[in-house]
Amino acid sequence: MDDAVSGGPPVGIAGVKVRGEVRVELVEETPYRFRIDQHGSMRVPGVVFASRRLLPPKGDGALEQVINVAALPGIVGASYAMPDMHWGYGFPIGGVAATDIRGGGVVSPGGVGFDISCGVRLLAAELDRSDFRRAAEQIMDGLSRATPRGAGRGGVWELHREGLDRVLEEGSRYAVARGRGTPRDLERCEDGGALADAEPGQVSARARDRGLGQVGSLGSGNHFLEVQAVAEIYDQAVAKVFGLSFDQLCVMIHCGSRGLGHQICTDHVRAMDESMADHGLTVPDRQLACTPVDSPEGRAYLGAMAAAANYARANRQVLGVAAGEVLRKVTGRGLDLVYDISHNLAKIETHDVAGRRLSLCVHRKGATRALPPGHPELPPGLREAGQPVLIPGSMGTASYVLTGVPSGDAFFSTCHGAGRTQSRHQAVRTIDARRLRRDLEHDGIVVRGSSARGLAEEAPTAYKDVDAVVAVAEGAGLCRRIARLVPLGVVKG
DNA sequence: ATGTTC
Repeated sequence: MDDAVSGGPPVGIAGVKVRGEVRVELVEETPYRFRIDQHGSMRVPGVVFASRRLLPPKGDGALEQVINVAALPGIVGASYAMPDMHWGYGFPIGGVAATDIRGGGVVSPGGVGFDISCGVRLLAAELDRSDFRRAAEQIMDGLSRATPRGAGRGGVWELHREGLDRVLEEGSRYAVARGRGTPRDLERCEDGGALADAEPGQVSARARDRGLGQVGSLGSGNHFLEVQAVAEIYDQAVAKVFGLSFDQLCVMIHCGSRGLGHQICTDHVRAMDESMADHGLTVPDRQLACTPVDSPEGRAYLGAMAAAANYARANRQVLGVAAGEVLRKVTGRGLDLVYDISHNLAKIETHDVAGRRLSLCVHRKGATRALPPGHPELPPGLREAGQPVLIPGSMGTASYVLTGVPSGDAFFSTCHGAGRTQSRHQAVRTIDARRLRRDLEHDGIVVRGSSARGLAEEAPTAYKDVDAVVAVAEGAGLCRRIARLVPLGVVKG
């Protein structure tokens, strides 16, 4: 066996420093898996799924964050990072960390991220690429009008206080109960469209105020609504179960919990920062503020987080319904839900760790759950095929539908997108938004933007190559490719 | 990501 497969000498990644001087030493276990051996305050090793090319660039800080996360109280297995990893608040984006609840394991809002339950919804039409071409401008104008976006602003679903409470408690189920969608939609949502253990009482008045007028809105940043076509199918049988065929027209929606989730994260980071010492906990970075899952602060955060997750699901539910109405009006055909899945969430899950069956708090931040075929949590219609995993590409590039595999490492998790290589600030400095828009339109992509700055921030050159990210995730044994989709039109947040 | 510095 050669060195690259058997382990071999450490691959030093020049320029990445920990605590000033020590370099991060990565051991290349396979071409797609690197290990950071346990040292210092690490309680478990670090495991980075990547290729040499996809490893974070010099000075990014993400590998340092993998090491910091490995010091979390109660962490088990390893501190994992996905191929689209990059620097984030406390935890790397693309990070997965599981803690043993009975063993004093913690929950950390930084391990979920500010955009709680940010995720992706994919819908498919009985239409193809040529149907879109015949009415592209009309379809995109309609979708643009039907899709509130940008900072602040309103949403498609105007709610009063009581309605917001129901959204926090029931997620997409409440939207469907109010005629926004069908019961079938709920089978095609992760967790049936709602997390069961939401506690709206743990959501602050300020978070509610921010969220009240934003149900059914994209927001900004990397969020989008795209019209896409299925350009490649890797597994016909599974694609058919998911409801996808070659050349089919789809709509993909990428958004989260808006100001409500952001405020919840802010509130609970602050509360945990203040109470961490009372629990006798220390962490290497203040941004890793945490308390035991089994503590008043831990339970309060998880209850509020679940409420934000339900808000995000209802958000995508009503946006999807609004998009379907536009398609039906213009083409006579509506949209059927393929799946809705989050990539910023902590979940209580049972896993075997070193021969013991443990109840874990699994943090996925910029990482997606990917359940394999046969998993009992999958609804009957998807049980044989596996969980649909939705990967949004950067603007103008491909997106993917994947599924979980039985070998799934990292607690059945995989990547979540392309992953940034440039900060928003850097991108704005180097990208000419007007030229970018021309380039996209030259590629046949109809663009309905929100702001020139927003467009520049999301230039594909500021991101990793999503095709490489997905190939590495598959090569690392985390998931399997089912379909590749290409953009035809984009409504940008 | 975010009423992009309560």
